[in-house]
Amino acid sequence: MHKEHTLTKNQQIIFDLIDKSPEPMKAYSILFNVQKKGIKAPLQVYRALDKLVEIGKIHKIESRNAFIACHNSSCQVANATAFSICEVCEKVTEISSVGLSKYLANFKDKDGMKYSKYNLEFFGLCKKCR
Amino acid sequence: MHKEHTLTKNQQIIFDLIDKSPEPMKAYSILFNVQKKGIKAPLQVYRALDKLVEIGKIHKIESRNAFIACHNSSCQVANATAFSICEVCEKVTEISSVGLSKYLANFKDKDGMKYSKYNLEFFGLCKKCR
DNA sequence: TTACATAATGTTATATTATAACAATTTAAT
DNA sequence: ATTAAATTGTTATAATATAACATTATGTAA
Ligand SMILES: [Zn+2]
Ligand SMILES: [Zn+2]
Ligand SMILES: [Zn+2]
Ligand SMILES: [Zn+2]
Repeated sequence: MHKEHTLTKNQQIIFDLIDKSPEPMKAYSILFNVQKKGIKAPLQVYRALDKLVEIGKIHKIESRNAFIACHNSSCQVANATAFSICEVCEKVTEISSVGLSKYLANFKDKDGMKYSKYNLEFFGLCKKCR
Repeated sequence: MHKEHTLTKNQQIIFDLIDKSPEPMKAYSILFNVQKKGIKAPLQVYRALDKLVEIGKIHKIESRNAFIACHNSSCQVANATAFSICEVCEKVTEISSVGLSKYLANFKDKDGMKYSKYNLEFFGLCKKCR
């Protein structure tokens, strides 16, 4: 139920880098890492990032201005994201909880407004750092 | 249960501005608006913003890099924030739902990890824009 | 009230994150 | 082949945020 997008050259290079990274990557760190592959300018990075976010292959961690690959089976839920963030080591994990996503998808505010999209970031200490 | 912080001069100036604003304010817009009051440098603004966020008088809307005053009775819940954001007119509202905050405060991930803090941003269309 | 610690301020410079504008090229559908 | 849409390349610049250091104000304890 989920169109396959063939990534372009720049998109593929940048996705591969993020996907291999154990931690979220920042745009200029990405840029530095792909310069040897011919991607020379910030805009080339940001354009690829925008597209990858749009199709759900990666997510932006808003509180960190950083990007991680989706590990939720190429996110059918690019519009419903939840992360846990360790405030000590900065480890970020994508949360996939059926309960949570159902609860949030159905959440209505006082005016009965429903939302088409959400992003949730939890903060705390990871196992290691506890 | 909630210490009163006496705001300093810069903090008060900047809080008042944000508090009066009908929409989230960005740091450099704040700077522009308080220059006539003697606050001349970005750092003066960011320092006040940091403190105001810390004590829960304002919140940062991460996806917008903007700040709004807390309307949740000077937020006992600075560590548990939820907002609705209209993707057309950019209106932002702080959500205060007992059900939601209870659900999220008690949420545990697969590893049984509980979190000390969260930020949730919902996106959709506000009443006007629907 | 003096001494000390802590917090806030002022200032300059700089780092980091992100987009504007425009030309050229590639891709995919008629 | 024609055309529209998407992607790329490139330079310049805008927007967001912090480093470093000197100074002043505020609170607390002897
Ligand atoms: Zn995902
Ligand atoms: Zn950790
Ligand atoms: Zn609040
Ligand atoms: Zn609206």
